[in-house]
Amino acid sequence: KRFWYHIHHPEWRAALDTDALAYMKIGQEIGELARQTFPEGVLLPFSPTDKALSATQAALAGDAPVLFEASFAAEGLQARCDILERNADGTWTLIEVKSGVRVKEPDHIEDVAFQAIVLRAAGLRIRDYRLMHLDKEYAHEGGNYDPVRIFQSTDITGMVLETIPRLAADLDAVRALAAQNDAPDFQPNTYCRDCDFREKCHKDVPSGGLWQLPGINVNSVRKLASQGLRVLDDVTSAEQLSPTNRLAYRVISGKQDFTDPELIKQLDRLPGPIGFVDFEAIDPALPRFVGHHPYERVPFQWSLHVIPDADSAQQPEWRDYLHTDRSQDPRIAFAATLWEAVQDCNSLVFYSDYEVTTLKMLRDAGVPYGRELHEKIKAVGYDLFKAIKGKTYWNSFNGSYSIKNVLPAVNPAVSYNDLNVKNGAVAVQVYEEYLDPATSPERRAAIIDDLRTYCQLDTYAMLALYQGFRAAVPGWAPAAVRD
DNA sequence: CAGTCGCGCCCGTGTGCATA
DNA sequence: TATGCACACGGGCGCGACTG
Repeated sequence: KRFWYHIHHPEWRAALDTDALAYMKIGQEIGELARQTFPEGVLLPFSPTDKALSATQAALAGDAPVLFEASFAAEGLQARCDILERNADGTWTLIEVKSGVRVKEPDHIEDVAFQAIVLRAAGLRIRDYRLMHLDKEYAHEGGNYDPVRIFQSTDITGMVLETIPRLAADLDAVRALAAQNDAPDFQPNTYCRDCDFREKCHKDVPSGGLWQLPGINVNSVRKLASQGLRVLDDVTSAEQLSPTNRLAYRVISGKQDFTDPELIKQLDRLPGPIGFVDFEAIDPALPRFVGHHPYERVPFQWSLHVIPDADSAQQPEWRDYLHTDRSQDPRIAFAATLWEAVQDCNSLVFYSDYEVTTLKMLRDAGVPYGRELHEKIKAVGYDLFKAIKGKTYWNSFNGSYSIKNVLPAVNPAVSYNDLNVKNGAVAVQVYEEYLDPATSPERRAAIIDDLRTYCQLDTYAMLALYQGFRAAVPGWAPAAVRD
């Protein structure tokens, strides 16, 4: 259905968010770097389409050894290739560039197989298929990246040839789908959550669909639909659902929130002083610091709110660190300052295990205090997300356990709305901007303020969650009515 | 007595969700 | 884009019971 909308109503597509734009930018950057591997390559225009196609035909007829962004059209299909390399015998090698660190099946293979179908139909003979992706072993030496060594090239000819017949068979169905006048009648499912046509597509869909249950999967929704269960009202007994979906179902259908009494007991018993901790980090595809590898995580900021004990009426104490020296590896000072700051904490509260994973990475990279920090968080850490997921559910969570949904439900007074940086993904982009040599000192100062404000609110929000859950009625309680 | 069927358990794989 | 975790699902396999 999404595909049909793409063809017939592209104008309904939601605008790309900053997140998506950032990934596209990375993709382009990687693409340009990959082209540098072939200094003799010729970059072809890719719009408008007729110009792109004619330029490609002219280049094929010429003698350029390597073509970038060659465009093809055949049998109603269009494809563009990152890199085409001419072989001595008149055949071609098709090279697809991906910005990840490994071949991802089946996505990458199908992507190339589709191009292969179009190119073959257009009369090209392709000898082999390769996928270029980043090499995790590459260590940045400062200065410009070495385009030859930063990439790994994998021969995927076998997998592509295997995939072509299956994909070609599917294409008939796809053509028929594209040609039909009305949108196909697919039932809403979990994957609708991040579809860029959701707003238009779902405007007439009645609420109450099973796919709204947090954690339910595509297959379960289909299976239940085949038994005639389409919406929550069709369910007559919670036993019809898998154990993980039962709590949310009972809460929604009974309009009663459930707070796990065990959760409150655990929160009451956390030994003080209790620290609420949050990190910000970048995972840059292209390493920013000497010795770093593609996608190696670089934590650059932490925030910590500390209360002396569970029942303390005192104001929480706030400490933080933000790395501002662009010439130094942020991880060193990050770890050293954090280790100092958490010394007196007997509990460390965080939301999802991102913090633990990040410290594990510091440990494995041999960063001083990385091992100590990882051991400490393993010993005294408390994952608030893990503690509530599937065990506590309120109607006001609206189908998600993300802190963006849970926080306003538990404590509506704490809000990210007035911030310049409202979420982690933006924090990452803003820090990349900070690192950029072209950024002005004034902008840098503003970025520092925004990042500190954001990260501070993140840990304050966790403290608010902690207090909010402790104050909640354990067990079943009437859902709060909010408008 | 031997072959087969069915049930339950284990484990690998896939999916969903969270974080940045 | 990466990472990790937890759970659902399905295939493989073992064992007990039933049947010809």
